[in-house]
Amino acid sequence: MSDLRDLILRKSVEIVAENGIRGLSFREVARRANVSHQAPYHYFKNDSEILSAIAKDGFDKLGNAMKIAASKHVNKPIEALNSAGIAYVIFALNHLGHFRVMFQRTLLPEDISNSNITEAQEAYSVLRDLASAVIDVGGAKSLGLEGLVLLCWSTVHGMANLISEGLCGSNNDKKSQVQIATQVVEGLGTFVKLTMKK
Amino acid sequence: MSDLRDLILRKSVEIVAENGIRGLSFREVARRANVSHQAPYHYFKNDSEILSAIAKDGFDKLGNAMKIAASKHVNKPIEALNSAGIAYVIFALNHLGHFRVMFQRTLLPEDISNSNITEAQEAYSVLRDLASAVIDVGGAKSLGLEGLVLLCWSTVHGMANLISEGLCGSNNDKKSQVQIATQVVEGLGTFVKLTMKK
DNA sequence: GTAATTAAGTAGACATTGTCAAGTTTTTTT
DNA sequence: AAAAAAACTTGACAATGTCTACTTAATTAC
Repeated sequence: MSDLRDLILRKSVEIVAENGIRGLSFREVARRANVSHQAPYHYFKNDSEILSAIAKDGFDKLGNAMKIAASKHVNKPIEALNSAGIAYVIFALNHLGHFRVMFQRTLLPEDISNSNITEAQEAYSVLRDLASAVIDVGGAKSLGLEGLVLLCWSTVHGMANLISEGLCGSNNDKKSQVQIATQVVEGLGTFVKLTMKK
Repeated sequence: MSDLRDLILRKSVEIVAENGIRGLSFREVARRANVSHQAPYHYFKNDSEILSAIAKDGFDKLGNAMKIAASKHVNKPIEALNSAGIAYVIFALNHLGHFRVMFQRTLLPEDISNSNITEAQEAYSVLRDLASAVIDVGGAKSLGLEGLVLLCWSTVHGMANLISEGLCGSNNDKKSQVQIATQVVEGLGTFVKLTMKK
């Protein structure tokens, strides 16, 4: 809607990507947006409302990215799931500011951490539906749907964290980061395929 | 060493576990430790030195926990790796304050984020050695050592994050959290075993 | 088309924070 | 017992989050 509201969100995300969550300050955001230190209050009640707006936006972007990635593999549930997983990691690398905010309970107001944020549930649904399709073709039955969802989510979420924070492997070079993530995701997909061989 | 230094670290961890990283304030720590607002400066140059001390301590605890867990399964590489993975998740649940600090590049000074912190490398070695043993008995060869390490690390790290932040499944009840984590880890172990069947 | 109302923003103030400089008390060393 | 160092306290300052009050621009009503 509003221009300034958007600008404030963008600048906030920028700061978080640069300096982490602790580096975010209301006044610095205002400064970068070239407005008075009080202007943001017209759009956000306090700083945690900025953070939850960022989270919402992030889940929206993430859900869409996964959906688009998966849609390129119709009738190939495992490939679709793989592709969504890789999109998850790429999302974190390209939107570090969002990603750092989205999964921290204490940053967000009750209603969002209780998953009452529709964008988060939407993104979760994308993942669950993809996993469900894999189960349907006979993959990873022993884990059950809940188990498979958690396994896949954890794997890509963990990689997204570790890689985006530069804690594993080749720092800096985004191309090689995506490459190793792809390798791992496809490796996991291969494992799932093994469970289908009779 | 010092009593107060330890107390400050404990109180800091306590605050982070309660209110997240953004809730941590130097002065609140001093208040909880019943000392003046400047006392902490005698042991820590600034707040990010507190954070890196917490991280060091955390990696130390984590490495030990994994080592102990794995040591209960001699000559069973997959079981040992599983056990270490479950210990990883349990560590996060029991030491949320540490865990929230350990993996955020921007919180820590250069030298620690560049992995020059020996405790972190030590913990990493534990994991890598366990994965290496699995490769040695013929598991997950297609992934390679680097791939298997990243897969295992990511999975348990992701689960630790998601579960400890209450973002998936059964909140609150620690017993059921550990149970689902165990199920997923063992499921992954089963997949690895499949790669060994000829 | 002008008056009234609301939206969008600024300015100033206050308690709280991180951190610097300087003082005091306690402990250790000699 | 004197000197030195360690362990802490007090006070100050700029920066932050947020409250209240003001101004200006845009909408709406008549």
